[in-house]
Amino acid sequence: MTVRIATWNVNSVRLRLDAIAELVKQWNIDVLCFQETKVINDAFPIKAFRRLGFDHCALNGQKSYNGVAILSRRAFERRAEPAWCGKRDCRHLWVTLDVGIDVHNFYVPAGGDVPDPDLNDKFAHKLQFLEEMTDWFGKRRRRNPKSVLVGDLNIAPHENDVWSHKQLLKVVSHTPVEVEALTRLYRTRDWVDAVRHFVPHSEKLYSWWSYRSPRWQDSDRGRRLDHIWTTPALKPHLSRLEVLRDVRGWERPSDHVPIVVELTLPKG
DNA sequence: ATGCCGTATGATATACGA
Repeated sequence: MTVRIATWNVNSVRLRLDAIAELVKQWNIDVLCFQETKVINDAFPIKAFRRLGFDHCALNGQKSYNGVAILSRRAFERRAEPAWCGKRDCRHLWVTLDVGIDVHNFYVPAGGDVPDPDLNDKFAHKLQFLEEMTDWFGKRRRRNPKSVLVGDLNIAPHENDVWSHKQLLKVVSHTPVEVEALTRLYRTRDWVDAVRHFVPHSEKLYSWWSYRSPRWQDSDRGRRLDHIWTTPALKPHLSRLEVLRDVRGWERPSDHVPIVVELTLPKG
């Protein structure tokens, strides 16, 4: 039995419905995890997803900014997410699938422009968010050994996760202080970077290209901000992974592309 | 180091993304 999970920062779910339908059609997705839905729950286009076969949905949206959603063909139980950093800014959803796997969907704060928490509240928020995640997962090490963490973590941790390691060392998303914070989170459950499990660290790999470069394919100045991590118990079940770079070239694209992971699980 | 753009909103400018 296989389960295909996709993560995608859609940058407005309502504008991206056609692209989402195409993604689902091409890749036969079972579980969709979106970030930056930018819509309140009451206005979420649930019917469009029912037509695509997604009968189960969990929503955590607000007006204009942020917002996450999980749409699934499989049944799940929604779990209560904490109020990260004392805010209700719609950056996390957490469900347990009928196959017994916990799925966490995160939208980590982008962090603004200046990589100094004393000068920039947004950067301070980003670091605090990561620290709270680290504490939270650290305290729940033994909760469910079969867990998946996906989302736009807004950090490209490795040298070949950005187009120029040297030129981005002081740019928010690739600064050492952020990378260290993400590394501490990574160690809480000995997470497995499912993307790098399939694509070696020697190979440049991105999931985001700025809207500001019209010739994004030629300059190829991307960053790998979107991630899929699994607990070690799921590592033997990782059967396929795709970073769907082509989607960046679709009509009216998001600046992020979807990442799809397939897990092949034993019967029963 | 910066600017190129795209999205949403009590909008015709502003906040935000990264």
